[in-house]
Amino acid sequence: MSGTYPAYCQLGYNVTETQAFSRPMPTTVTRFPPSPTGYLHIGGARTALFSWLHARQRGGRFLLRIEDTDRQRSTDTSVRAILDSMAWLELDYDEEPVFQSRRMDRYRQVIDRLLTSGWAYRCYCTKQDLEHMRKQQRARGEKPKYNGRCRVGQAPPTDAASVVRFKNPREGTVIVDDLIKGKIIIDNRELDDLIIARSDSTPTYNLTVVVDDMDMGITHVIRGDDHINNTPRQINILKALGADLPIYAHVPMILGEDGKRMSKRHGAVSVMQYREDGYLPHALLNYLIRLGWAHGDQEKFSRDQMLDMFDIRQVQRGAAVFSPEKLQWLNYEYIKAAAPAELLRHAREHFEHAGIDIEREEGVEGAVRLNQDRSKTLKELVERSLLFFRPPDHYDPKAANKHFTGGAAQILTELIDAFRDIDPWSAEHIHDCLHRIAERHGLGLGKIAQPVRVAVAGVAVSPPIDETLALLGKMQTLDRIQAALNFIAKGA
RNA sequence: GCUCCCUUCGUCUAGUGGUUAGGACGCCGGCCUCUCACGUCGGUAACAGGGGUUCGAGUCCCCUAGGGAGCGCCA
Repeated sequence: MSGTYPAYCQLGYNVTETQAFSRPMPTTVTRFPPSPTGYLHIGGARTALFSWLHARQRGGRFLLRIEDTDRQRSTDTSVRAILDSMAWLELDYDEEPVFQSRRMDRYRQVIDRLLTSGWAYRCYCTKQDLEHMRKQQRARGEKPKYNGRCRVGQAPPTDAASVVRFKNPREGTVIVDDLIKGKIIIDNRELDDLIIARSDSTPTYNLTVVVDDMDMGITHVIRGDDHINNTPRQINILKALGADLPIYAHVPMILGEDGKRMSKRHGAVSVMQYREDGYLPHALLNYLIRLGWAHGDQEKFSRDQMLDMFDIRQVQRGAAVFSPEKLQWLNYEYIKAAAPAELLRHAREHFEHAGIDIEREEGVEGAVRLNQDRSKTLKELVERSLLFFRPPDHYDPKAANKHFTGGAAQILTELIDAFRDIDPWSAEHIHDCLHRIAERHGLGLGKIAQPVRVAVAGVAVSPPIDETLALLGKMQTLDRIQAALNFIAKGA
């Protein structure tokens, strides 16, 4: 056992001892293996969702593996971000996450086994040798590959550094019957002897993946199709190890609007960014499942429906372009349909961010109810609700110009008197009162409602004026109208 | 360059040999209306191209073009 683990292993995630995985079972086992070099992005979230769904819908297990063999680039904040993102999306996994950095001994053991069984060999070629080799091959229009110079064991140069290469079969083909792409046939001659252990004896990606998938008893490997090229190599190693082959499903990538692979420059790509921007986790999940998969004309899926209807074999073979607009539409749909109390649970952090303590403020749920069908994000919901908790600190110049002019002052003055007599203070009574005054002046309701709206909200936008005032309360309403009157008088 | 993957409205997709090629997002327009929204009605727009097979092809086969990924002592 190696004694030094990266800091994040001590973060409290209770990493289990290596090789404590429960073994062969007829059940489905899938996994999600992010490498903690950044945040969980939406592409990763989608493959995680597909894997989760595939396991859960057949009563199987879904495991998480942190691929942190690159100690240079792996960070514990990334691990935390990934785990937090998974939790936010409610993609729960069985067993504690497996950290590859803790399994080095196991990888070395497998490499030794491959070496002694003749499936691997030491290669003494230097990086310069390889670079030269590749340059020449490229010049000849060939695919750069290791030429197998050290494959036939010659006397090793004394204490020269060496790597370990897997002895890939030189003939025959590897057939992958992919659940999404269909049958893929690769000629072994296209493959070369890949490095499985670096000169510092640490294992490389293709080796660790194979060992872990084998040890974890993974039955279905669901991953991005950028891994298709790795698959035949991994299968060959698996075979050399005598392991059962998993079933593969390579899901297409998510592209940005320019058709290029999704990246930071396409705007928000991290799951946490969507959380901060006011998206509901289920809305994101719903968007993601529909990206590359469909069930007839249905657009909205509950969790149970996802579990019930999703079929990995039906996912589209081609890449899909991410559409922020459609995501936002879905988010809006879910915000609109949510029960106010439930919505509040998700909006809490956004209210708090705006300095509003939803425990202490009254009327938060009422504000949510009035604004939920006009907010595309939780952030917008909070912004629109703010007026109920704070008087306007200024009047929008455009709105004031338009609605505080003409007879506005006169009307507002009348309104104060009329409102004083309203009892009980209800939307219905306010509504009637506004109509009476409008009629008295022979004006449309707009001429009355807008000045009031600007007076209480500071802007020309709010939920229906009667309900807005009702929720705001009589005192606040009168105070704010009076303040507006003072403002108008001062300006005149 | 080589290997692999992919190709229906701008975008996400339905389609499984016979359809006016459907839905959704977006966009445009009408209605509704106290603002913003909602809602509602309608509109816009696609089978990459070319050959076959077939009575009949978006659906099957081949080729071309275009796009993507990989070709590391990264994962």
